[in-house]
Amino acid sequence: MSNVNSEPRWERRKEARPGELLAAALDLFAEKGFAATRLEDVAARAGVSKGTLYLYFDSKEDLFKAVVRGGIVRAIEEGEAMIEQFKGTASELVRTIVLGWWERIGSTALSGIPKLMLSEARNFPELAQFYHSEVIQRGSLIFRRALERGIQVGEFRGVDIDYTVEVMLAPIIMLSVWRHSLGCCEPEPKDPLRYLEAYLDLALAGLRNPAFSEPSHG
Amino acid sequence: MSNVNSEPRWERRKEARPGELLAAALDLFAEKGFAATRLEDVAARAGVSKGTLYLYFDSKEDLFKAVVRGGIVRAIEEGEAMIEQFKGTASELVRTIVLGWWERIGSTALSGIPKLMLSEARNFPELAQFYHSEVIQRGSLIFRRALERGIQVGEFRGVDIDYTVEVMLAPIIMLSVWRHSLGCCEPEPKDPLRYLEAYLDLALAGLRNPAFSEPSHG
Amino acid sequence: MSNVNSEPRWERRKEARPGELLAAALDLFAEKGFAATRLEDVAARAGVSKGTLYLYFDSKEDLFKAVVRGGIVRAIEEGEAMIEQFKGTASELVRTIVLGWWERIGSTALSGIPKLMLSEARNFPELAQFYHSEVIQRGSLIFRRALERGIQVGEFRGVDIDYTVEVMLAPIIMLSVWRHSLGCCEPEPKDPLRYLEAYLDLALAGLRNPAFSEPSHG
Amino acid sequence: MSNVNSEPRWERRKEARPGELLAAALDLFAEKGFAATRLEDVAARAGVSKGTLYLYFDSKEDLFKAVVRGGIVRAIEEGEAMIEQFKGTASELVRTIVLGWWERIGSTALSGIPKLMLSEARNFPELAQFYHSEVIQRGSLIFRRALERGIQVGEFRGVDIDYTVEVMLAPIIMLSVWRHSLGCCEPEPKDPLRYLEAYLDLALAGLRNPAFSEPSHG
DNA sequence: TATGAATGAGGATTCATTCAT
DNA sequence: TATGAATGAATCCTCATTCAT
Repeated sequence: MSNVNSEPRWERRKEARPGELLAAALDLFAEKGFAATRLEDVAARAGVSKGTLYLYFDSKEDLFKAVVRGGIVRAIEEGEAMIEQFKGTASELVRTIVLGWWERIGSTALSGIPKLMLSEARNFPELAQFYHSEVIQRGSLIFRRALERGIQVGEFRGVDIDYTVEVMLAPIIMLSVWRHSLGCCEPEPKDPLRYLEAYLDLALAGLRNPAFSEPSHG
Repeated sequence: MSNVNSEPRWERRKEARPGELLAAALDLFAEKGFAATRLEDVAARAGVSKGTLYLYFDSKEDLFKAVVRGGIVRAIEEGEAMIEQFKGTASELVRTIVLGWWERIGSTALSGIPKLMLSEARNFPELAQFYHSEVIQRGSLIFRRALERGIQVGEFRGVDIDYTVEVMLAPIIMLSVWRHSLGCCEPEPKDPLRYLEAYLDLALAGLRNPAFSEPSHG
Repeated sequence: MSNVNSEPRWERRKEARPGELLAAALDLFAEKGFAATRLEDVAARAGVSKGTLYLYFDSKEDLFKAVVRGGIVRAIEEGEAMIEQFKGTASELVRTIVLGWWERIGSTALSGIPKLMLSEARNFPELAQFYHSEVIQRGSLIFRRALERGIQVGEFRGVDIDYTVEVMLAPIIMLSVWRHSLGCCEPEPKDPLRYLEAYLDLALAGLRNPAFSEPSHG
Repeated sequence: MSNVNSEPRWERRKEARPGELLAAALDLFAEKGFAATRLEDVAARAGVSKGTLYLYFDSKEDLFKAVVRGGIVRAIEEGEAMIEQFKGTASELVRTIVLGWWERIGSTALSGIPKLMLSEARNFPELAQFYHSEVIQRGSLIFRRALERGIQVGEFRGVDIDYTVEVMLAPIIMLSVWRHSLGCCEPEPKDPLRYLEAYLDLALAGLRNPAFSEPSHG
């Protein structure tokens, strides 16, 4: 009643709002899926009211698309840049890609996006198209380059590159998805880094060319 | 009840109803997710009316659970039985498991269930619990047995079994999920068998113990 | 509590519903306009729930269009038929048209439609187009025929037919509109038939050809 | 604050604001109706922001009432004054009233108000009351005086004055309303002056007393 | 059993109004 | 004064569920 210095009923944060809303939306979309997410909950999680959401996004679908589009592409671009200038063996490159992915995406909130896309691809075909060409294919290409390099220098066996790339992407995508899905109901959650080590161990052993004698480093 | 000359066609239909409804529901749930699927569409696809659905299932959620529970467990049991009596190398066992899975699940409508569970796990925690213990863990166990056998006889390297099992499951699960997700918007869909070959090639090469001399067959 | 023979919670009246809904909607749209009318109120007035409305009409706009389209056109057609076979003087024809209009439309709920269209024309341009061509123009034509006939036989003066028709329509349309508009807040409402008599008296006197000697009736 | 040489342009604008807002509001209310008009659009059309509107008007309803009240009453008063001092025949008076109305109201933006009131009367009963007594009745009175004068001097027939006044107002009101309503979807819009001429021709012919010999002008 | 008309709670969206700047 | 970001009540519309037939 007598709160002379009461905090204002709301603040003006035009710049920060979209990001806050996107983060809240990503969390909830990843958890519940598109249809089961209530915009009121998104707004509440971002600390604003329902109506505010519509100052920044035209519709629920628009928000959803912004969530998927935002962030992921830039992460891919950074990955592409990194690989471009990498010096070292192909095996090291694969390891660098995988662990870099974990650091930039897998361990962050962005890891919700793959789950989201897998779940909703068929409800948003054109968004799926976008995601496929801008994320999946570019991600595959990063792997493919590493494999090609390894095969070329004799470090890796000759494998069916097109499909081996897909196979190798799977455990990584699954790690993301899992964290936002069944992983939540495991009694003892898996250790992501140990999972990635097991993955690298298996995959690199599977790729290694037995006839290849490793050059001395350095 | 006591109709000796009952019309078999009608009887059979009556018996078949739940199955038809489950099949229709699986298709739609897998495509759209739980929340975005309309029971009216499920009923229509099964060729019955909305009300009929409620003669067999108490609610949408009940139907959903029945979809997930039905079929998958039996498939797992068959897998368990098969492996129990398998004679042959561990590598052959792995290959048999994977291709058997493809034949029984991966290539059938049942493959929609993994996508469904990944998407909806957090909306149905207790169902996820069930799925995790009855499907995932039992599926893992099948793989784990094969790995253990291979390591024991020296055919496979010593690897981090707990996590290698998870890693090896990932490409298989992804293959299912993919077909019901982003795979739909690929210009040229992947060939599943070639994918599985690439997977087996990579994984078995990765597991092989270099010091192991293969015994002569037969 | 103990209503064994309680009336059922709802009735099944597939045939009657659309008409009841249209009548309720016409009343409310005519009173409040399109935007200010709540579909819940329409449903309540028709004795059904909100959702039922959507079993018969796709949207509020669809309902609105059905209201305008329904009934009015048939009334026009009846008017056209009547005039076709009319025997008598042009003055009598005009009187017949006007009083017939009053009986069939002006004094019924259909009289709400002109008010509705005048109010909402610019919000529903294509509906206005329809109304203009199917109602206004056909209504004008009925009047025009009567005028032409009167002029031809020398009963009426030569007047600017195109515009005189419009002028003569105005008091009739206004009578409809008035009843659903400002007429509601008059202390002593006007007597419609006396209004129509004053109108016919003025208009027919204004049309009469002074040089015309009326033929003896009968 | 203490700018002695204050910019007069700003000062004038401040004074003009309410008028600009009223003009913008009239346009939009007349086009869309009260409920379908967005205050944001009104503000935008007046070149100010939404909040500014509330510096001048308490609410949407307040703005609406100001729109209706403003302007119309003054126009009526001018009409009353004009007629008071009119010299000439009753027919000339009628013609003067009608053409004067066209000039002052019918051809201006004020013509939107009748449409507005007809459309919204039942949503704003007290405003309708006001409009009825301050505009309609005073407008009727002007006509009534002219009719009475004409009848008194024998220029017009004896007619049912109460209702003939209403009938004669109708085409004039309709002309206003039409321009803001169905007139917008006519392929070739009507010529208002020709309409008024046809109206005067018909009405004055209808009023003329056949037994009256017109006095020589001048 | 089977139907599908009817229900009504729930959620997306709009917009008059407020208020921090 | 003027702004426009923020609010939240109001309303359209959907769809799981019920129930008269």
